[in-house]
Amino acid sequence: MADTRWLTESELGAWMAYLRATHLLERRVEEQLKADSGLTHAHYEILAKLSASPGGQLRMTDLARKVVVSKSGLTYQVGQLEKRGLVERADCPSDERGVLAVLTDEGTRCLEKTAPGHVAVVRAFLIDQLTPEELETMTRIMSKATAAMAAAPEGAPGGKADTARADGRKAGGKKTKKGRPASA
Amino acid sequence: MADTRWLTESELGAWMAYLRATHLLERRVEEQLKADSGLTHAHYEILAKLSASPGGQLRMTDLARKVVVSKSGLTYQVGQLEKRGLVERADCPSDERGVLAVLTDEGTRCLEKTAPGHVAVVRAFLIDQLTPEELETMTRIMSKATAAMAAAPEGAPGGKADTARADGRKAGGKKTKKGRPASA
DNA sequence: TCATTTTTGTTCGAATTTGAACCACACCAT
DNA sequence: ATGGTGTGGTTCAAATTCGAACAAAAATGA
Repeated sequence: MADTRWLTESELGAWMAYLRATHLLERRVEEQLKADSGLTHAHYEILAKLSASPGGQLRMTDLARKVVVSKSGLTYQVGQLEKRGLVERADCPSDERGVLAVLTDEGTRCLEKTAPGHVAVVRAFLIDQLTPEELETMTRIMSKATAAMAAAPEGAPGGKADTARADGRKAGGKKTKKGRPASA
Repeated sequence: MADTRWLTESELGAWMAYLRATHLLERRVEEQLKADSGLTHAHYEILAKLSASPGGQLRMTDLARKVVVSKSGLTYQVGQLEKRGLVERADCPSDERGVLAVLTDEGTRCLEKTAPGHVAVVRAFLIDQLTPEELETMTRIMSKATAAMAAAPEGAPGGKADTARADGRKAGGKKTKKGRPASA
């Protein structure tokens, strides 16, 4: 029960700004894609990852990891994309149980047709709003966060016992975890 | 049909890093909240916004805007929170049709009990990873994006696929928009 | 070689989310 | 007031998402 290190004014502000912006941006991206080509952002990300891979193909698990989605979620989405003819499933030659998601020609065309509008939104609301330094800093920030999460065993830490952590906390004696109810 | 301004190497890198980090972070936050107190991130955000509001209450529409969620989505979530006794609905005194979502005492207790773990995750994976400058820059970046979106009439701009129907037809004329199929 | 443990994908059920369709009430200009 | 328009919330159907449970096919190792 280490007593909580609440977020400072500016840290809270950063987190709030982050939350708001990411939600709004996701909404915009989704809106544009849906209206412009009937795709969801999830669809787009899948097509994009496939397109960026050699042979336009990737195994389900790898793809799932790349787009950061659950296995079942990917199974569902690939199924949808398959119905639309944008992706096809193929047996994995090296692994009997494996399944390859393969970008079809139509999938490529769809992506090429959709990309301009998508990029326009990403630019308009994010990229073009930043200075070169800010862009660089954002990359650094997001990379750090990703690295931190990649290092953490995704199933235990966080809330309870503050077992192994790298931050030098004030290991105080008082269990005064109170101090600010409304946090984020 | 201006021919698309694709993302440069670093811009694409920034966007990819952003996407990956936000997805992973959302996953972590969701995981921690669920495991630690059975709440979803959506739940938490609602409770937090209410808690931060005078009287612990907010009208449905205002709350929906604050947490950036659809009206129907909020109706559903508040319904869930009401079942758990964390929130209550009350008639809005000033507007007959209005509905107030009010944080209950139990809701407050739940938030206080949950906040530490949540904050720990936000810190561990994002806040504590950044230098003071980076934190400041992140706030600036997210604020700019939010501002840009607030200014845009959320229904038209961005990119509109130049008249192409989703049907077969590969549209003969070669458009100059080519240059890079795989974008994001 | 054979049993044990992992890894891969899919299936299933439950929980969410969104937009469209709808009432009830508020606002505004006539 | 009074008809027209705009808001605030909810309801509804459809689409997604996730985690747990499974079946098959590797990978391990004794």
